[in-house]
Amino acid sequence: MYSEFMSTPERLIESTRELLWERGYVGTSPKAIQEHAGAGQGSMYHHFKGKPDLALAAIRRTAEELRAGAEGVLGAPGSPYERVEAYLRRERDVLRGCPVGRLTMDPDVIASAELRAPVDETIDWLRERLAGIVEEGKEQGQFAPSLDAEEIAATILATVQGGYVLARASGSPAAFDTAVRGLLALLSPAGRGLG
Amino acid sequence: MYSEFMSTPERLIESTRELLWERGYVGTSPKAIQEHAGAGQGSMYHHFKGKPDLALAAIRRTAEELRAGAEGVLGAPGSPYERVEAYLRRERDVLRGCPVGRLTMDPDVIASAELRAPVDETIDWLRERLAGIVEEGKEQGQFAPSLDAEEIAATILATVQGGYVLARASGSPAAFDTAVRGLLALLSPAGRGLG
DNA sequence: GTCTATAGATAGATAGAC
DNA sequence: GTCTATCTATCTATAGAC
Repeated sequence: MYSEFMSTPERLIESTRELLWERGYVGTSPKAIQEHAGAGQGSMYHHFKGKPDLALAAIRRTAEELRAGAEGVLGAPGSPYERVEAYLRRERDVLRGCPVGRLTMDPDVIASAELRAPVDETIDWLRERLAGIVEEGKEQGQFAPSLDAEEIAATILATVQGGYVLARASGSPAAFDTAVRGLLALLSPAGRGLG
Repeated sequence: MYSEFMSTPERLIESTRELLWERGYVGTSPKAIQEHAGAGQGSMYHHFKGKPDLALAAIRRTAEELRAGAEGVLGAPGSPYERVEAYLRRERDVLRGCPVGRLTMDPDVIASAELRAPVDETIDWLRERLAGIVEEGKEQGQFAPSLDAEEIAATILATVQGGYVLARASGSPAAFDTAVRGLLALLSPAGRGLG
């Protein structure tokens, strides 16, 4: 499943990441992780204290990766609107959902301060990053001055997270794109007669 | 836990509804349902074929209830914008998440055509209901004619579903309200210089 | 309709040999 | 570091007595 040069702890973390994404924390068993990683029972408990410990390592890495990917789009050259648009239209594995956002529906993740922390921090970082861009857009006259940057940032993020829900409900990525187009129309300078 | 006049099947369904909301399908065991309902093992399997059968009954009822509640707000008197606003600002148990939407993150629900159907239908109904209202608003000049009603409806629904994600990530309902306020500002006739 | 008994499988982890 | 053995509890369900 993984390169033979990948260490056992690495394979365990990567396997956990994939299973958490697909089945969530509650739906992911140590046994499933071991089989997916091609590692034995004893091997997993040698490198990690248990399921929560391994999940924490996996969640932290997934959070970091998501953040880096988002920064790659949000930090690229372009006007504020263009960068928000690039983020919204970014290619996504829509039907798999958000690997970080989906964890908020996991009761055991939410119940654990340690497991929830990286989720909270990632969402929060994204919100602030987006708010800064919207603020920039307001200063440049690309977004209406009456808009609250923090609010719009939350709306953008919520549309993405909710878009995954609509897509998974219908079994098609189209619903995600539809929601994104609606938001872009509302945000569009052209839509406000300024384009 | 429930009225002594509630039948055993009723108590089982209600218990399943609550546990599905709180822990999802994967995280809800027959045993937990039985204990919550105050019913025995044999009793549950007498009235229902098994966990999927009981879950289907519970999901169907939750879906119906959500739809009725939404219609109560969306079908009330008022302008299209007012009705959308009432829906968005509606009192919600934000930190518990959407009892229907959260099921889309449940791998076993999505994997089952039967269990997914009521989820899909509910989300779809809501989208069309909202689209009709937005269309009405366009005709009345309350929403810009350039907007696509289906898209805006999807954006509204996605903001709500994503709002739950933001709220649960941060552990506070405030994030939900922030996202909603952002969307209302974008939708607002006043924000477009028409108010 | 409800209860107890039973059952194979999995969950999550520990112990100790190698 | 990895492997096998072992363990307690839970999962999901069936069988059959009452």
